[in-house]
Amino acid sequence: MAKEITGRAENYSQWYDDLVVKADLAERSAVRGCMVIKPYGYAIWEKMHEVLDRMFKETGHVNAYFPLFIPKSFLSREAEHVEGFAKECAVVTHHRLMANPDGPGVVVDPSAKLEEELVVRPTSETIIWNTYKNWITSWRDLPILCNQWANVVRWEMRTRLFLRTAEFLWQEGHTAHATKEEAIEEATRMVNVYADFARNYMAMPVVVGHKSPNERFAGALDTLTIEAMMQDGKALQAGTSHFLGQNFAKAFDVQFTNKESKLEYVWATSWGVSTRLMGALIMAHGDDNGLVLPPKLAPIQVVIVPIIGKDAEGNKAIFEKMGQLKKELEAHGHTVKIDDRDTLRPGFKFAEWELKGVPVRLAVGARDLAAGTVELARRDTLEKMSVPVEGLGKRIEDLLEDIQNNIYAKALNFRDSHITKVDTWEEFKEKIEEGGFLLCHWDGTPETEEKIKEETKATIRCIPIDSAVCEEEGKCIYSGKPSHRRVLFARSY
RNA sequence: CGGGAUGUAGCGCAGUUGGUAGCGCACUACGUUCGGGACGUAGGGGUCGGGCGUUCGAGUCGCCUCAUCCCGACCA
Repeated sequence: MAKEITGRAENYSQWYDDLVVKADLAERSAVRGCMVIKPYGYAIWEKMHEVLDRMFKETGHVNAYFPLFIPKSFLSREAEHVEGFAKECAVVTHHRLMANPDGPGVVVDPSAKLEEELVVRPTSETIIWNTYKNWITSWRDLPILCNQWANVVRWEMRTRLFLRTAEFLWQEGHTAHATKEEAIEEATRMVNVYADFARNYMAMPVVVGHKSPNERFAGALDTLTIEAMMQDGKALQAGTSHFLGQNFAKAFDVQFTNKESKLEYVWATSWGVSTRLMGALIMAHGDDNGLVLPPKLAPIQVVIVPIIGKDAEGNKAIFEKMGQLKKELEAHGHTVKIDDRDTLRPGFKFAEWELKGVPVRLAVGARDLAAGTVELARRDTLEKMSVPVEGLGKRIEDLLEDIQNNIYAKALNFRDSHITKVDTWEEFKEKIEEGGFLLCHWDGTPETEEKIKEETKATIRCIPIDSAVCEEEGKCIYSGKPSHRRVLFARSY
């Protein structure tokens, strides 16, 4: 069959690309660098969206929506910001087309040139802070805790489905605060929300930490990140939260009168996760048979496959039994699908649902009806067993929880066994080739970080904050200068 | 923007010294099957990326062009 995917060990990169397409998650579109997210892939994104949205609201945020287009001049208001994004911006110069006077087709109407060119948002800080200026005059207007779910465009040279596309979906939180402390607290809170989501829903361990100045968001004073390890040992930045200081408030002149009746610039944060999380999910858990979805994010948690035969009465009974099982499982709150496609044989369906990562599969045939059992298979371990129909609801409830925990434990074990403390440059160069994270001392200078990147393609993924084990005296792996903490190095996506 | 490659059926590919377009999968119909990716029979589907040229004749040769992919620099 054409559905088979390349093995991970053979070619990890090809395995990923095959999996995304064959599991029906997404495909390349006719538009350069842009993907079509297919219904099954989008269903997973919707689950992520649903959970994250709830978590944002639980932490006091509300949703709003800001324009897709940003006047070009807005972007240049914050110096570092424009420098960081200028090269990736798609620009709108005209506002309409006309019939081609010299032949077929349409051309840009030259008379419809825009007074000021528009940029398709690569991120929305500028348009939002331009707007916040009108919303904020007093300390009573603060804080503003807005989030938006949106698409953004960054004209990347090279793209990968979900990991780096020209257009992607994300959420971006933009908050405004009266004090520095409050803004820092917010940025920290949100990176922890991301870490919580990654661990408890995606079943994906992450390291929380600060970005080094080189890797910081353009315009931020501090960038907090969650870094995950993929199965090839490379790092993936899965979410970021920025403390923006007063940079954008100053760029857009957003001041408020504080409780002491003094004018002060507003303190800002922004934070986001994107459809890149889909890539993370795939690469954190997938195996050579396909996707492995954590039950909490699986659009279909249980699939039921009929094993039919020649006996029409018997087949009817099989479908009746499946209907009963579906009802019972749904009563336990699970999403269940009966695969009733009649032209496909069971083996094909088994392989296909494995490819799509459905956590639990049941098969029901004549033998089961006679014995009062079903065949139960779990996706994470590929174990198969015959179990009694009696008490199936409870059994599956427990099983889904077990699968959720098991794939987290597996990913955690993989990650931890691929984190190495390294103290010499020779060892660093050797270990970085093997993949994985290296915990090393660094002298804290951008120059050293840059040199290490040039020589090994490794970057500082973060300066961990959730791990006290990093705080110790030592010497920089590269320069030998003193350091009082280890930082996390890796090659990354 | 540098370096490399590829454009032929929905997808993956073959196509010899230039001679009128083919294979596998998928698709449609019917039948037999169904506890780990079924099989038989019969079908449908193409301005060979586009343009210009060479030639009696171009998928094949030449020039131009467009697009895509891979490797670099950039990145959620």
